[in-house]
Amino acid sequence: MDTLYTPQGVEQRWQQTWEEEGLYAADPDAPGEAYVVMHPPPNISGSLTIGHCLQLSLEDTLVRYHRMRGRNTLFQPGYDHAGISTWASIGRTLAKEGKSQRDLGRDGFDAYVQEWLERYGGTIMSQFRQLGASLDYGRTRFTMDPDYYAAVIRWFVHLYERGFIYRANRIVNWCPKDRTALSDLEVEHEDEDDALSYIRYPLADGSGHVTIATVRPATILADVAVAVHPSDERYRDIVGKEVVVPFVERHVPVIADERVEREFGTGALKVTPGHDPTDFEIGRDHELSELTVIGPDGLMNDAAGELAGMTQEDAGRRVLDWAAERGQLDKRESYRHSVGHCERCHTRIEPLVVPQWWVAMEELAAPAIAAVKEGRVHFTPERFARVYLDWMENVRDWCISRQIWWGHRIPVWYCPDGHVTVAETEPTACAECGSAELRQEEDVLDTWFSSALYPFATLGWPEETPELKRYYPGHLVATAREIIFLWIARMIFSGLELTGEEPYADVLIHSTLLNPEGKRMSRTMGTGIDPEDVLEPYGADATRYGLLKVTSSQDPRFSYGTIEEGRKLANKLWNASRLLLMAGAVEPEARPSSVEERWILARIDATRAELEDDLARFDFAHGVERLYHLTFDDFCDWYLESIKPRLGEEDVRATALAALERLLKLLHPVMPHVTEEIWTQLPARASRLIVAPWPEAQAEFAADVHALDEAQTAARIYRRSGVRIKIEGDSLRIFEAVVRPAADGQGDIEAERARLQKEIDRAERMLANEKFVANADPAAVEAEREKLAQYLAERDALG
RNA sequence: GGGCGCGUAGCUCAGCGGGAGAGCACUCGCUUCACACGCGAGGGGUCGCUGGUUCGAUCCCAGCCGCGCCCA
Repeated sequence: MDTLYTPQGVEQRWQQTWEEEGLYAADPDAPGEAYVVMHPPPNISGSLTIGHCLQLSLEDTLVRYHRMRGRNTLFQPGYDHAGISTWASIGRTLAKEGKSQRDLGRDGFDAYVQEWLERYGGTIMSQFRQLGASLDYGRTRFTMDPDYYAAVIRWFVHLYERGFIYRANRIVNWCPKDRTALSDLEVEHEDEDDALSYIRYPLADGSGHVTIATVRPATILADVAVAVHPSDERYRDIVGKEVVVPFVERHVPVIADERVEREFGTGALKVTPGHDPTDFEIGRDHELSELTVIGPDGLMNDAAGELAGMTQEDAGRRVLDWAAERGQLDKRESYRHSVGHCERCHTRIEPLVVPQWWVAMEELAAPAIAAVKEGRVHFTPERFARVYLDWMENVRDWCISRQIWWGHRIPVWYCPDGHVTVAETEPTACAECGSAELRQEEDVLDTWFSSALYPFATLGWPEETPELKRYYPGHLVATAREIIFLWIARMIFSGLELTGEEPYADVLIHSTLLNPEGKRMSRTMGTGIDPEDVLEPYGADATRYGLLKVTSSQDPRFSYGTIEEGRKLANKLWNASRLLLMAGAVEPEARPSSVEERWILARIDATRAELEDDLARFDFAHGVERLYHLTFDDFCDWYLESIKPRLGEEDVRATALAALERLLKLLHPVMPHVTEEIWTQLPARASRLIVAPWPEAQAEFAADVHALDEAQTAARIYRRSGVRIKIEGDSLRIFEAVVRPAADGQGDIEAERARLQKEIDRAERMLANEKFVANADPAAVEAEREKLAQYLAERDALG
């Protein structure tokens, strides 16, 4: 064994061995209560991010822990086709060749995607292996696999037949670049500087005018009303009158509606149902027409008359010029407001009225709300349950159709008469009129419509497979905050609707890593940390340790410091093992004959119990900190140092190796490679550590947890001051083994006495405070008395 | 506009009602036969600010300042 542990090579060897020996594989026929973690499927064309590493580290720690505890584990890997994201990526690639997706035609695009995925797809799974994630790689699923595809279509038909899916012409978030509708959640809002123009709309009866404020003058062409708040005194008199829309000179009514914000602009709102979500709602309630002057390309359409084909900016300028010439432009002022952008390509969102497919959410949401409220699904940290509930309780209908060619094509066919046939397999005739002339809906489904089925579609649903019976419902899903609505919420209501069961009991929302400067990591902005730059030099074990160490904060900064700590822990463990193995081979067996041997067994067992508790609460940060101190302080600094003089004894070595075995087991879920590597070198290995049983409780040494207190106190005082306090028996023997005291041992008694006196004074002061003794928790008072007694005893021992 | 989180040692972070902690960095001493990616010791903090509650506040409450995120 080398004096320096080098993860390079070792880790890769174990990753191969574990997988080849089938130790990652879930077997539905094997015994043991199931433990199932569905790893969120990354984009098929994606690559590993440090965020993935964090998520995998905590998932894999739990999976390995439960595997050792005898659970029949399934850690499910898979890919998501990531509709718009992949569509946009391919668009960028094609653009370099001067082409677009539409140029290829639907079949040509399919072929291109296949080729493209073969080139770029799949790299991420090998990166997962590099981190030591014990996913059952043989079960890798893709949301576009034929079985999965069938499940998605079944889900659509199910919802349609139950009346939850409808097609409607409503206002949607439209990306003019990708030429598709988006759900509300795929829109990112950002503040932008704009100009707010105040424009007069003359009253048709010539009795004056009303001024409105708008940031989008081009949409004036589509105005169908002016609205004011019903209790706004300023405009009470004009409600019911007509105004003349500038430029188009159309007469439209002034209406009253409570949705008008009185504080915004002049308090009078131009109503453009065709191009604004709020106006759309108002328009529907007042039965206004939904005039559209902007097309799917974001340019002015034919209805814009002489402005057709112009950009909105140019058209807006023309409208403003028109108003200015006639003295109807009161003023323009700069205005900063929130503007929606396409999450994937960052184009400004265009609210458009176009026919789309929708899922009615209210009824589906109800059981999903109850599941969380009644605790069948539990969020960690708990505050995220409220975030989930707030959204679910105010959920709006879900736009699920996308005008792209990458995804699950909607299983709807139209006949020439416009009848709709919905079927799982391609129908031969129209269900209504029998026409054989059928044309399938062009649109595909929202990616999240399919990933919502992930916890059971990966297991073969709707077939009653052994996997589905054995591994559904699962146990845990770990994900980032921003995925709560997109994926978690949708998995829960989909699971409840289709299987009647919650897909898992625990939702773990993990921290979001910032870069070392405290900024959000973004690959496009180059502010990210490349996992390769961590994994390569430090190894997977250290990386896992370092990332887990920082999971208790909401937004921790990535720091090489914690990774370094992990590397040191691996190296320490390695060298501790060297010491014992070089001392001579003997079969590990706990045969403690001295106090420090019982002490370390007790310490390890106490840590085992605390660690189990940490993992039950998903408190990884404290778990790994505990393991660090157990290894460095308890095992190496105290225990190994104290038994060094007796390493020639076979019993001492057997006990030490038994203690090491237990230590390796506790560390394995966090640092699987180095622990397995050491485990293999211990004498008499029958099986791999990855499947070794988790240590049982070892209560017989519990009383020895504090057995070293006296020796430790004496050593600390000696190291600090050079003063040897009086100790005897085991404490003296341990003391001498650990500190190798100098001959005199006189040291600076006065300094030590002064230090103790300060503590004594403080304790006495507190106990002299009558209010403290009277009001404080009796246990706190008693604790203070005990501390005082301890200090007094130490002072006396100084002699 | 609504909601959430965070401001503790030079850095990264624990602690969250009774003596301010860890790792790294820094200083000093150790080529002690497992490990110098080590061992031992040490310096370093008005615990963002201002009030309040309490015998006692880094911890609870209110307000403010500063960072960040989510939703609309």
